[in-house]
Amino acid sequence: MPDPDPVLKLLWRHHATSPDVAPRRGPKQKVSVDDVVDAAIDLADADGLAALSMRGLAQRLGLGAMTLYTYVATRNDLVVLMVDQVVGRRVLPPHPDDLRERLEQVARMQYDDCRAHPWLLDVTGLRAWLGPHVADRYEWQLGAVEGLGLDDIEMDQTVTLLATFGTGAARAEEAVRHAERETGMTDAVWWEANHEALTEVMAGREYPLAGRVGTAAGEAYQAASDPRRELDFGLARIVDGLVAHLAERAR
Amino acid sequence: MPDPDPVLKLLWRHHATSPDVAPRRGPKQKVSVDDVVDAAIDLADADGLAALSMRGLAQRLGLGAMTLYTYVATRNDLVVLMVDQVVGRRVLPPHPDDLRERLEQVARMQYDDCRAHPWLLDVTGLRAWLGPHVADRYEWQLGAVEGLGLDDIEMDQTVTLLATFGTGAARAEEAVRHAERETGMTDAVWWEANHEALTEVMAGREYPLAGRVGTAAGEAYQAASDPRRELDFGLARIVDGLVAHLAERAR
DNA sequence: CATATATTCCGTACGGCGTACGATGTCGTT
DNA sequence: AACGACATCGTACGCCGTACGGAATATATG
Repeated sequence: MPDPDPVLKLLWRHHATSPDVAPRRGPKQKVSVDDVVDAAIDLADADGLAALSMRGLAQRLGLGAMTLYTYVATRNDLVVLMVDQVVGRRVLPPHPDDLRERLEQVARMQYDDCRAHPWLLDVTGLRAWLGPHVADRYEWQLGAVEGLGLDDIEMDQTVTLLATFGTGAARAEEAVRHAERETGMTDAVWWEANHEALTEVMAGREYPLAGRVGTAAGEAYQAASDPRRELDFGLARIVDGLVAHLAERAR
Repeated sequence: MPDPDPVLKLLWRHHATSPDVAPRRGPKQKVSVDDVVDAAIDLADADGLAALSMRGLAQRLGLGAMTLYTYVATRNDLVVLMVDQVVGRRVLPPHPDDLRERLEQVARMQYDDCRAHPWLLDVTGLRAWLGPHVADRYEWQLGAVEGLGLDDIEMDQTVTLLATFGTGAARAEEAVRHAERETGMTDAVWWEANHEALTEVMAGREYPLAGRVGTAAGEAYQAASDPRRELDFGLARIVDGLVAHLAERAR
């Protein structure tokens, strides 16, 4: 059996069974792990996860680059800590009485968090996510679908569906923002600049539906898409489907 | 007004209005742009987008590293070409008569493509995606919801909802695969290795719902999650919601 | 108090990355 | 035959994460 993942100790550092009262040898640490993680979150919020470098973070903290590795074993571990810490910043509101509102709130919170910290969208596939705040969040999410007649597995699937959609909607929105930053122009300007070249290069190809729908969307949104309305539309459909499913389960 | 994006010419290179019959001066290119993009897709399929380097790709093609830049302006452009090329590989089947099947097919195709080429999940926020195959795909998707009584905007939103969900489900699946590769252990093994450390570090914290649901899921799946069933469950709910919405629109 | 030991801090260095630049050779055009 | 456009590609620059080892500093032990 493999050894347990050391990052778990760091994730749960504030809930230590042994509060580490025993003073440690050697020099005191100049800053705390929380300081490091908070500063990293600041940098990632400002410039994205890709722009967060160990050297840059160290400089921000007034430390040598390698000193960071006495706080965190690797950059990956740092990101894991960032996720849990940023998830913990949101206070979890009580679940509304109205069923639809309760379900929507799960998705919208995921959406809001990903909008506030877009780098969350770039974090994938790290297993040892099980920090205290991520666990709190999952517990809260399950609370929104408790007592509705679902079995345990369906509760998990329902929550996952809502959270996945909220994340996906945020990703669509951030894709637009990212493109704007990278090209330095808004959707409207990009289309103006590329319309001519596009029609020339697409000569002969016919896209009746895409052309019609794209034009309608462009006029309605002043952009190629409107992720905000996509969130509302999709969430309405999903909640409709979930409510219908709940009604059937309760029958 | 900014200049048009040069990558468009490359994306639509096979539909050139001027087929470039005029022979170009200088040495012939050793390979073709398609060769470069195909090889890049191979490498990304095998080891992920992060492991796709210009040097590695050049070596694979028997070229010097810098030679690639006579085919493609930047690595980013290469990725854009990869997306369109890989999207074009799938033949677009006719839409089934059954409405539910038609909607499901849109989401499942997105899911399948992302599973077959997980690096698609790492490509975000590139605007100049409008290659011929991406356009074909969008046209095809819209065809699945044409003539159902939706206005143009709702057609777009419906298609986006299905595609977003398919992508999100694939992302959940790939997150598991990614974690397995990174840690070198399956979900079950990871939990066995970390269960003891977790319970120790979580001492005092209570997660009644998460504990109950997690245990149920673990026993049912032999893993922390089962993205495949999540796809089926979520898709069923979404299609339910969409069908209800269509019925209302048609009323 | 003196010494040993654990821990922090951090400078240097290595192998990777994307790609800017310029030299060199090869072809079609004149 | 000479020119100019183009492909090829070696070198180099500034980034990145981080392995390693030495110096400084705190506590633990004699």
